[in-house]
Amino acid sequence: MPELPEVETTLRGVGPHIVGQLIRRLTVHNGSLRWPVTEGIAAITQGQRITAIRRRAKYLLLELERGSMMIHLGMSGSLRLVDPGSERRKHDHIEMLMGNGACLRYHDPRRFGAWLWSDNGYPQLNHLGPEPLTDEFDGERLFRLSRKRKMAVKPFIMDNQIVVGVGNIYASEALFRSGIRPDRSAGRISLQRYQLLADHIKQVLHSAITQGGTTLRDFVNGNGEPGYFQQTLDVYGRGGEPCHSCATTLKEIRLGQRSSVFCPACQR
DNA sequence: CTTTCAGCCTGACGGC
DNA sequence: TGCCGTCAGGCTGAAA
Repeated sequence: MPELPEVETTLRGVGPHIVGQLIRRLTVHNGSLRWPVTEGIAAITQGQRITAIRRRAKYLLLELERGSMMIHLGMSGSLRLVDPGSERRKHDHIEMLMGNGACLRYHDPRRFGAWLWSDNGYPQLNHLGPEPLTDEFDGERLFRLSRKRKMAVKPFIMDNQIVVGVGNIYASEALFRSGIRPDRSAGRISLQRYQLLADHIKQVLHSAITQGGTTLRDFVNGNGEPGYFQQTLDVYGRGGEPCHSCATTLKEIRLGQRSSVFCPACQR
């Protein structure tokens, strides 16, 4: 499941191979993604140059001479540079052949992702909170926006209006490192603890991106997974197993329709 | 306003 | 062995 570090790793992996290149041909094999991908996108983008690639939250933005394409990997999406002659795999829904011969393929079994073109901005980006790795995001912001809110802290930090890019994995891990129970009411957490939490969110995302950097070569003619999968997870996916810190059995609950694992001894 | 929840979709997995 | 039910989850949009 692509979290922010995988999106960032994807950007760094494919960016150098497509920025500055002409789009020779874009082909939609299956446009049934979150929003329908129409054939029109091929005609609009063909012959245009990609001038830049950037990321906002978990969205990738390919800037074109006219407009831009916005890509989201959803739950199961990935972008890979492949040999143009190579056979398409099942669930390779979109491919883009570049002027330099590079071929970018979008693969997404669950089709929760998106691939849009617009020259007029994207409503999805309108009400997003700050990027987690900038100074705009800190414990003070978490404290201020959480006052009088009864929602549990885990769904609170996963709310994209509060801060973007904190998915289930890293929300769980950051709360463990901070010693905060995921079901604690967001409005009843002190400024001091929020400062600790914000620091751990930054730390866990930053280290995952760094580890992702070790496998960037896999984005070219490779099948490797981004490096953050190598990261040791303390709680995510470990319900019923012993805590890495105190060996207490980790507890699994559901918060906002998402599984949440925590240590009942270390997290309060 | 805040909060909750169904729905989108396929693959993996467990039970029989 | 294969069938069936359940689960996983980011995000949207509607309901409470």
